[in-house]
Amino acid sequence: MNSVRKALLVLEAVADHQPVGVSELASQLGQPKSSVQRALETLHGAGWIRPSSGERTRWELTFRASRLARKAGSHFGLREAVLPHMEELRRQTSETVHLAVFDDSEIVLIERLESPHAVRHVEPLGGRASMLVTATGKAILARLSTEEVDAIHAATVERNDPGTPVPQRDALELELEEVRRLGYATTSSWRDGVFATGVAIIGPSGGPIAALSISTPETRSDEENRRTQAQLLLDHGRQINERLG
Amino acid sequence: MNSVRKALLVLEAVADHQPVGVSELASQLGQPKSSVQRALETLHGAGWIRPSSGERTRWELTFRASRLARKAGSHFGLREAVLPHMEELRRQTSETVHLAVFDDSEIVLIERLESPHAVRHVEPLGGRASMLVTATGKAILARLSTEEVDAIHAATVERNDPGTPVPQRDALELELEEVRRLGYATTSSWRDGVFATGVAIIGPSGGPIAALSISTPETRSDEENRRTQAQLLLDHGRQINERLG
DNA sequence: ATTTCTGTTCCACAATACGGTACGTGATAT
DNA sequence: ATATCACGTACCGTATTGTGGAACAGAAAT
Repeated sequence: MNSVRKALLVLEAVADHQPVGVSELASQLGQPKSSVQRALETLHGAGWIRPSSGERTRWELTFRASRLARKAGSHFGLREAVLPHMEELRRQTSETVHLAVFDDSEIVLIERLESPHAVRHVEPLGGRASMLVTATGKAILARLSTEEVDAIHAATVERNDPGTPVPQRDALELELEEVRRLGYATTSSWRDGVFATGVAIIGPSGGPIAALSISTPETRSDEENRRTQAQLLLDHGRQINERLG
Repeated sequence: MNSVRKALLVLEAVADHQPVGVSELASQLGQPKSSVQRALETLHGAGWIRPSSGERTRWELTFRASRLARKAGSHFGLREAVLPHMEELRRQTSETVHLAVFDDSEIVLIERLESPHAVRHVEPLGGRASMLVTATGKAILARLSTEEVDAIHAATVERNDPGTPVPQRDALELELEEVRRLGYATTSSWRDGVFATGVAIIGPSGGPIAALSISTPETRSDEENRRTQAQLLLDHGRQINERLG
């Protein structure tokens, strides 16, 4: 089903460049205009994109996709199992709490409860980030086999995102050993001025599927803070894992 | 492109029933097993679904769709334009502030800032709701033409969601006239014990594209509260509309 | 006025999606 | 132990349908 593959590529291209026209998409994808045009019409007919209200026919996403996004990974009952603990964590720490899932060598942020403080760290929901430098990512990596970590490290190197530092494989391994020893991961190198602590969440099959983190501006973060936050995460993580397993 | 249409239907069906097998999908969609099977393989190859880790092959969504979700409707710079005002509104009211967009006769909740209070109203992000009973929905409806309201009313009746009351068309019209007069909409019938006030956000093309609301538990809500909240929403709404227009 | 972009339409060809049928395999029932 | 069922998968001949080059009209830029 080559047409499906193409249509999905067009869909993603629309998402990345909306509002966008046929020709730009065609050159972007290296596809004939006719093919792209046909894909656009089909996607429109299916209700996934709509013509923008501008002059020239520009295309943009409908919210059809957002329905899917919400269901992704929902069959574990992950959100439902984790949200109460996130609420509790925010209450106990007054800092921003994040829930990120593991997907295809990256992590995706799917839920967030914000710190009530004026100065706080907020990442966009649905955003993707490297696993090698984030607290959530490292917490998950520490639970994977050497081969899996190798693959993710290689994929990250290959992706070559600008602005995302990539640690050497051996340096990463040392970090991961520390994470395994402690049971949680920390980061201060992901976002400037933000210190984060994360623990992995283990799915029914025994592998890590997500991670929970607390992000604190370094101006508010001290040794005592960090210790209590790590302990709270370990406690809640254990409770969540018991419930899911 | 019939195959694309089918594949997208399969994708949505997987989302609704994951983890799910070929046969169930086939009977659900009224399609031959072979076709569904082919669609599944294609979707897998494109990275949108993955086989679940069981004996029988069950399919589930990857987080590929989450990339799209973040971009849906984002090209106005809507979130960026509105978020500062949401922050300010929460600071001023200490109640939960919601941002919902108008999509295909329903509203979709895309951003939320929570009340710091222990008792608070929280709707799931990405969730959809009827336009006829929510404060956000009515605020938007009041800006649409009679024909558009007719169409949305009809679509809502047809959808026939259990648990969602549908007002009569003429009663709705009376309500909308009141909303037009005041400039904002209110609701206490959407969620039990929650009073909400909403204003519409007008896009560059002049039509309503979203709405902002404040939700207050009725135990905390009094006449004075409601007046100040409505006034704050009107002020911020006007500022946002100026910036977008 | 001319050029160079758009987005859209047309068409002959062959690729490929189609869906009925059949096979292997576990689970359940007899 | 045997029979039956439901499931996921593989096969295959047919014709449906996606394909992409080329040509078109209109708008914007030169």
